[in-house]
Amino acid sequence: MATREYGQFCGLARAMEMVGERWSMLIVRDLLNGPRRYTDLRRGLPAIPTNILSNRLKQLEEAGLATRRALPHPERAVVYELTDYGRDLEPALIALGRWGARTLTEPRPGEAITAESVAMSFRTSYRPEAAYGTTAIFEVRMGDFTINLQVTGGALAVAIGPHPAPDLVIERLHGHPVRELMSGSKTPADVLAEGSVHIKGDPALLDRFVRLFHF
Amino acid sequence: MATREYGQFCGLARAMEMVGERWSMLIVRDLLNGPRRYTDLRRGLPAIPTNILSNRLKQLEEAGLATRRALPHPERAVVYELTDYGRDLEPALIALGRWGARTLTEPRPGEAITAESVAMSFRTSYRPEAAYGTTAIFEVRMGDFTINLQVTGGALAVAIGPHPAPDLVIERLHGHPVRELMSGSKTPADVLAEGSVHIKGDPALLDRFVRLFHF
DNA sequence: CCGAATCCTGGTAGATACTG
DNA sequence: CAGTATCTACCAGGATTCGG
Repeated sequence: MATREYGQFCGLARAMEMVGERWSMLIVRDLLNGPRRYTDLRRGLPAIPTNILSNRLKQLEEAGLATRRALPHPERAVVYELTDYGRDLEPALIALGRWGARTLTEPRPGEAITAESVAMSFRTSYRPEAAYGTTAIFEVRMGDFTINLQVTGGALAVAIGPHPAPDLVIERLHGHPVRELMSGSKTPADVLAEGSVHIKGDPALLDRFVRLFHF
Repeated sequence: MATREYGQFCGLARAMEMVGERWSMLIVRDLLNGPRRYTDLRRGLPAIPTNILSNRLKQLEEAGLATRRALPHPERAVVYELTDYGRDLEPALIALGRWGARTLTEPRPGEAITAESVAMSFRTSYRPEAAYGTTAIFEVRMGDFTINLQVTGGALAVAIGPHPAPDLVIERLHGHPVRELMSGSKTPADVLAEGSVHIKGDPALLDRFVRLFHF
């Protein structure tokens, strides 16, 4: 199972030997949101063949990026979780995602929008320099899933699911208001006027949201 | 030639579709050092099959990351050069390279150390926060090749080849003093005492070099 | 000699069925 | 639920050949 090598003494080559194979980085991306079961990963990566998923998880474990852990008794389940080493890939994934997002306007036909892909887009579009001194918790409800964003003193924590005490809830009603806000093609006033979002909390926080998450 | 898709509306997925195939990122890494001919790329990537190189260059061109240009008359040659878009990948490659460099202590048997891989290691180990207000030009002679490093007001420019007016020349005589300096396993005093390097210029600049380039 | 194209082989990915 | 098995199709590796 020795992954194919590049024959170069180079950090980039080493990185590509470990996570350069097809699907590996997307698996890491999904695990960035916390421990996941095999089936969770399948759901988040609808196009991955199951043998490849299984194979990649094995490789990630061997390379020390992830651990496999059986949950205690009642939950007959196995969870995969990033190690600290695996989590350290985050900046690289963000940099790659930011570069790739440049050609990301409309989904291509058949393309899935998963909770994990949206979580990733928050990570890549986050601008720490706009967050100075800000503390705010956003809960973004996208219909099929909800994501919460905790901005605390320049740092961002993204998690999938609702938050018990958000400062602002942004709920998508129709269309793609969140994407439009983040790309700048519509303003907060636009989306509120057209009724594509419903917010709960101080409306001024929606302006802050746009400044914080912007491509 | 549509590269295989991931079926996800995600910047990271898009990035991997464009440069995720085997060898692509290493080709971009090499092109980061300026225009290169097909044969130059082959030399820098000794293990790449020629059809793959040719194929990848075509893909990079189609994706808008690189251009192919025939040199004017006497130089019967074709050069490949990154576009601005391709060059924008640099931060992502650096982040990946920095992550991969963690497991990079000794070259594995048969692994090549190329000018481009060393240039990359300078990019990844560069610490802008240690460069504040610094202006210095280093020329590092490694035997088979020479690399020059221009630090100007926090920014780093790496190029392959000598520099007409370096502030400090670091010449490797034997062993791996540069790697040892950058990893911290030896100090400037150590390598000067053992005679594994010869320097030309203010010795204090060697301390500065170590602070600037450090893993 | 440079810059590939071609051909063949073997390995990896994709799709789907199946199992402890 | 968490994978394994199997088959096919495609892509990479390696050597050789070809045209400018």
